[in-house]
Amino acid sequence: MTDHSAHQASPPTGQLQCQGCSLCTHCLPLGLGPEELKRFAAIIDRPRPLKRGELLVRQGTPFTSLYVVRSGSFKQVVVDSGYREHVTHFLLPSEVAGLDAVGEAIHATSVVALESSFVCELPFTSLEALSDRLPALRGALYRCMSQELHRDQRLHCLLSFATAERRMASFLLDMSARHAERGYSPFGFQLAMSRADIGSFLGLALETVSRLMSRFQRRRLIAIEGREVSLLDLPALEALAEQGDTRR
Amino acid sequence: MTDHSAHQASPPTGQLQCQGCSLCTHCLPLGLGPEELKRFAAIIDRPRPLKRGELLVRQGTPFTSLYVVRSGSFKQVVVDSGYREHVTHFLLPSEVAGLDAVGEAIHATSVVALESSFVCELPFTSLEALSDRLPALRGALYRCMSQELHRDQRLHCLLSFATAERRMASFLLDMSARHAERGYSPFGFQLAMSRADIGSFLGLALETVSRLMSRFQRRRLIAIEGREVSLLDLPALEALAEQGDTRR
DNA sequence: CGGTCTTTTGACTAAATTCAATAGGCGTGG
DNA sequence: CCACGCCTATTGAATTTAGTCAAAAGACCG
Repeated sequence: MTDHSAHQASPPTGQLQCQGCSLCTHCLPLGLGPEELKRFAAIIDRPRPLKRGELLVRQGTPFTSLYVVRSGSFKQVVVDSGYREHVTHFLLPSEVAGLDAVGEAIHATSVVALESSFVCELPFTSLEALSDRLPALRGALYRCMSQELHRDQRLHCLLSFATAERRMASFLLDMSARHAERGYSPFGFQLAMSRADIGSFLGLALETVSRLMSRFQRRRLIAIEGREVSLLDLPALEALAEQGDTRR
Repeated sequence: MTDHSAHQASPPTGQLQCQGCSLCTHCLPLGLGPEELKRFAAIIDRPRPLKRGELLVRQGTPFTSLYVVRSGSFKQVVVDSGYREHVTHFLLPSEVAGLDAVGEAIHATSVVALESSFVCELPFTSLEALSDRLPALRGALYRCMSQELHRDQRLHCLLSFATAERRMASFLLDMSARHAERGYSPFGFQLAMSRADIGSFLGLALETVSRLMSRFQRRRLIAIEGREVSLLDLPALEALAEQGDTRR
């Protein structure tokens, strides 16, 4: 999906260079100076490649580190009290996994690779120690957490109010925007997750997801080939996501 | 709803005493020693009473402070891109408003009093400065933020998966549990918000909320008198919230 | 090449929304 | 104190959306 060189040969342990990383302008250490960035890079350890389906974080295990997605993608899942699995987020490169466990002892979610992926591990104690001396880093951490709260709020609005069509359109636009932010094309990308995952995330049956994709394709809003999506008519999708067929 | 003495006569400015506050064991400064608590209390300023409908925080205004609910209750609302209002949370005493703006310049939500209420204002710069010297306070702040992330995740599961009946049962049980945590009865409380607010929060039409309340009452699960609710059969409600009528 | 998992599509069903009309509460002002 | 009006809540009937069940087609892996 992204920087394929990254997960074919791992960089030497403890020597991940943030400067060389294409994500540097969107990643957690956003806003650090070059010297600060070097100190930040120094705490990254055990760079980890993961294969499709592998767990980066297991719900219920102790919290020790945050993980930044360097390449590939992940889903964040919660197993609820009835032992059903719910997808609560999808993570793209430069996004941070584990924030919901900061300040807690235990991870409340699992994080699963959707494809061959690569993460930078940030041991939280080191991160804390470093951010004592780098206020910008602390600020970045706060920003990440509150951004996640915002995202959850937008999602709440979507799930509690929008029709299936609006949810789907919003989802596609959100993915598009996030790809664009990271320097990829907003018009075409891989959806590494299954229809069932999308359905779980959006609160729809997987059949509904499939039907909507087909409907959008018939209307020439998108083109689909398996998990590869092209957005053909962004304005129309935006119209769907905003006004589209208002309920309530 | 809670400590009525508190919002009839305001305590003297700058002299809110956390020690005297009944919420002390659930509030943000949880885990501070007596000496630390005193230093914490010293940064609380401009204690503010609010009347029903008054805005504590207005979406789009600059972030300066966190607010702890001391008495009364609030709703957190987002106005989305289509200018529709969505209730994203309800705040009870000892809960913190403004966390989604930490690390941001601007509030992304409004917070509105549901009844006569009282808040402790924590100017964020003071809080930050103090938490540099009190690691326990920083930890408490992290904990608050990640707890909010957890809550959002549970909500995501509820909204994306549960039937109207399960949502309603879960909502009532959540309110009950939160009242209980704060030393009030889990079996009876005021719902200070309107049916429309509950509907907006749960992603249901207000008519559906009303119908479900009636249905629950007919089944002797609850008793309603206006906005006063009694939970008559907690186990049955829990069964509804957990298994109740499984979809998907 | 066979088997399994994922996706698509159709027909039917059920749940929740919408529209509409009524009833209940609350505060204001006569 | 009662009457009026406004806002909130309740209840019913019809509609619509999305879910469930089922079957077939396609993709992927060994």
